[in-house]
Amino acid sequence: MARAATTSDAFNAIAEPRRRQILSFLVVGERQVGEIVAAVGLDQPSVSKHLGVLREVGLVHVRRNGRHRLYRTNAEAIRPLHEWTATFERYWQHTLLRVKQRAEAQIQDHPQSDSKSHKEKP
Amino acid sequence: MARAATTSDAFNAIAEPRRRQILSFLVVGERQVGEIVAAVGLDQPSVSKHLGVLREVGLVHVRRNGRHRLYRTNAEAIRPLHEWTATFERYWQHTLLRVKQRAEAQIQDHPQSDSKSHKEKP
DNA sequence: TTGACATATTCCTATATAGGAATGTATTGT
DNA sequence: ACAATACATTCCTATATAGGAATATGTCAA
Repeated sequence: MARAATTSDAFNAIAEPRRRQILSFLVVGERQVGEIVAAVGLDQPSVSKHLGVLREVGLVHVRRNGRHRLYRTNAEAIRPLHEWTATFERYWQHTLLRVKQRAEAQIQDHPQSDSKSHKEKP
Repeated sequence: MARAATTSDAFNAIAEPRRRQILSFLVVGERQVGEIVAAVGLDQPSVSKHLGVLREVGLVHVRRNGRHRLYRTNAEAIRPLHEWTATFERYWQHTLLRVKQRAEAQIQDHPQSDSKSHKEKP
């Protein structure tokens, strides 16, 4: 089996750096394709294809205005990613805590082990 | 150009559902490969390959213990993803606010437009 | 040493791109 | 109607899988 399609879900869609760049660019407000092309420095067909992927997974919304299409990021669609990563939050806090505790234990065991500074409210 | 390597960064690595599953499984504590195999229901070589990808991008840490290898999730490596998605947080809040405001405006403009219920402190 | 066990690596193949080039499709101004 | 503008889509190709099968590597036990 090959890799899952980029359009299979938001996780796959945002794996591509240019698409993340586009999402960041489009989150502040509507932009037409030409502006996106100028912003990301890719040619127009490539940008349109990235927009197609983002559209398919619901990460952007489009609106037509004359010959222009106005795209904007659908932040709601990013929320599940945020929530998945959030489930790890308490664990990286644990990691930091462990590091801190280890450092403090170090100080306890070897109060003035290393020469310079390290004054703790003397 | 083809898609970026799954090992190019955490974003690409977590695009694969089984790898996300493994990360969730390994975040609560160390597990040996056999346990992971049992948990995700893939064959051992496939699991080892996924672990290889996760190792390469620093999403897991390994420790050898006899003939076993004990893996655990490195939550710190997930933090950048969390932070990237967090930059969109205020925008989906805006979206919800807009939806709410629109709903309220609706009620203001058409107090008892639709037949049933919808009583607003009468 | 030999064998059993735990895990990693290699080989293979079907599939899915990302971007470049060329072309198709609406929509507007004259 | 016609040309120009703004996008989207199609065709092409090099590249990178994910998983299955087979094999290699490393470690312990007797």
